[in-house]
Amino acid sequence: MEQGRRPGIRDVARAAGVSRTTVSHALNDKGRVAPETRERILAIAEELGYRPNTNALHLTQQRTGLLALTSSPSDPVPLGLLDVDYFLALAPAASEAALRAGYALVLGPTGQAPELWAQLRLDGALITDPLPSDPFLRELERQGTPVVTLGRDVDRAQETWWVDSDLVAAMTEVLDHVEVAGARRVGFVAEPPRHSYSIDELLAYERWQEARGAAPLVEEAAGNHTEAGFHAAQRLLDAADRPDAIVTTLEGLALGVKLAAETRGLRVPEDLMIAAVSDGPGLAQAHTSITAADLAPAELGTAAVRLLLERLDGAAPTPRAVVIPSVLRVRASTRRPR
Amino acid sequence: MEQGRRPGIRDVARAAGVSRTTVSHALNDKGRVAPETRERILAIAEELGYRPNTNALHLTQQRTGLLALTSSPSDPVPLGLLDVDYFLALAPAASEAALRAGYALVLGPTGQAPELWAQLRLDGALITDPLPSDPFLRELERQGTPVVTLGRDVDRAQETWWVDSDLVAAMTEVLDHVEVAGARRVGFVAEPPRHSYSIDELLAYERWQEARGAAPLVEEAAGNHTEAGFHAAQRLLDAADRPDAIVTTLEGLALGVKLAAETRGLRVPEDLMIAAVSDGPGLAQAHTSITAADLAPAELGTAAVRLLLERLDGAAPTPRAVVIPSVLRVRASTRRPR
DNA sequence: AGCGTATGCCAAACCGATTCGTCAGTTCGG
DNA sequence: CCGAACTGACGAATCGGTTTGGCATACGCT
Repeated sequence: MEQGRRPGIRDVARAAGVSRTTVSHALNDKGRVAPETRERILAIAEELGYRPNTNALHLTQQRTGLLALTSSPSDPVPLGLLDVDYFLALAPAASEAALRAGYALVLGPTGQAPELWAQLRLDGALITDPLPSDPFLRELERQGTPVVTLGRDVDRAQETWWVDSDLVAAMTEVLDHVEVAGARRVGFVAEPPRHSYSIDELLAYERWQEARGAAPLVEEAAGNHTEAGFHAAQRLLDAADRPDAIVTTLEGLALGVKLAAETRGLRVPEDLMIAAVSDGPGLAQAHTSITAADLAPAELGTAAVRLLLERLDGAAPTPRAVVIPSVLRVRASTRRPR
Repeated sequence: MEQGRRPGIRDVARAAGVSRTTVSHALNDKGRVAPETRERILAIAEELGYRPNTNALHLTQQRTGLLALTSSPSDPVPLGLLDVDYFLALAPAASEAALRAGYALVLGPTGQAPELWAQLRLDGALITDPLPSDPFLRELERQGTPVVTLGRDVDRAQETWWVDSDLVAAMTEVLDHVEVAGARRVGFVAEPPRHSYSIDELLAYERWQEARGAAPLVEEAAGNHTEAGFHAAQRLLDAADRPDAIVTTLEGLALGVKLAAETRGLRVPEDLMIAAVSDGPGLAQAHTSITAADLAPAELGTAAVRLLLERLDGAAPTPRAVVIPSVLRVRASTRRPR
């Protein structure tokens, strides 16, 4: 079957009895080609399994066909803050969207070797969780590499292209849900507010408490490891006036909170309700499944690639923001029997 | 400063007063060029900041310059079994090694869209944790894409190119260490033996116990979530004849074991020693730091890329295996005060 | 009929590198 | 002193596409 070499445009031209030029025009809807000729060429190309050589394509188009996906090397905790499952949903979706558009999504190297970035002439970059006024973003843009961020550079939200969840809305929805479910006193296991998402969530929580005349009840968990959530939750639960519900951000933290409740002999949800903002498979599968806002990471990844491609096309010449809605997944951890 | 266009080989040729051919020969040490001419050309190229255009390069060399890094889509639990921090150390190192050799490491899309793989004409692929007789590997090789696996396809270890840790040795070293440290009865929180690493580790544990005339004491934890490790450890600790040491595999599982010990009111290491085979930052930073075998994931990633490049060069025409040594990191969890 | 214009297709140039074959000049051996 | 062999450099072809400019032919209009 295999003809050794894969068919090129000249093979299609030969089979159709026309010139390479005409084949190119037909395939790209560019020049003037008679409709029936076009049809014939398309049919033959399809039959031969013709796929344009990407190198040759990129050579003429002065592109590389490469998009990078990476966290900011300016971040001292590279990629570490990301929820695993969140990233593992986002990255393949982004990769798939890029491939469909003829681009390849490359994994960014670590920040230690910035000169390698230059060697790879990227057409564009996707940066997750930028820091405020992130210098890396500025440098990329200065070099002419268009950037789209996942999460905002909070200092420059008006001047940059970004995709994000509405985390204030998501957090508020979680809090409202917990309140309706019967919670009286809601604690928050928070991350250090370094990225836009943690800033938004903390803000939403503080506002929500303030609206109820309640003081914020926050314990900070450094890192996303379950252990950090475990200990932060323990501190909340050991306090004199312990909460009857704890909300938190990442999947790992929520699992830590749940283990802390078990350790203290608290029943979930009877004695303590638990809810998270970022859903993940671990929450649905947990022994007692945990309510969470599903941020739709796959959609975020796809949307980010799409926005980046629009920048490359020139279809989005000025800063633009895309907000992906989240969906509350109500599970056992907040379903209190009456 | 920026001249608009970056310098091409003709710019170098013009500046040096020679032909493009000579420049090419000088830069690649190919044809016959007088030493002083070569020096002059190299100097000028350096000064101009010349970097060959990768598209043009790949076009002539009939390559794409793309290597994929992905887990096997045949695996029903894609990438999920990987330890996060393990992957986050491995991937950037692999990416860096690829970039240094002029290749880009692309993120594989999910298994749902296999036709996209074909569109991307890979020069080679890195597959983590293949399943036994993995059909995806076979398919890739059939299509002419050289593959190197991280971890072995246990059924075809003789016929494939792979990079792996010596997990039998690592596990045995951990067990020996725990015994010397004073453990009398060692339990094992294991993963389902689906991949080569979990198979090796289980085998090593069983052998070690057998050599001591002891029955294996194994609890299986599904998935790498801390929660699974927590519950598996609880089962071990609730048994009539509870172990005074627990070894396990991944970082997440070890943290779960530790939380289980805390919950049961057991002191680490006095009442229970804990050790893992795959080290990670969470173990070093844990409240009570945990002993573990550091598998050097960055070295694994680098070695895998190197082996793949050797296959591409033709320098490794027949199946070859590379074993990366591990290092035991002794920490508080096994340092029992006398 | 004559002229201008639109249509359908193609030849050639181009993108930026490598590589093959050639050529002029030098060195060496007989 | 002459031819062979070697040296250093170059022109042109090549990779696989796109794009520009041009050339026939057909058509419409006066």
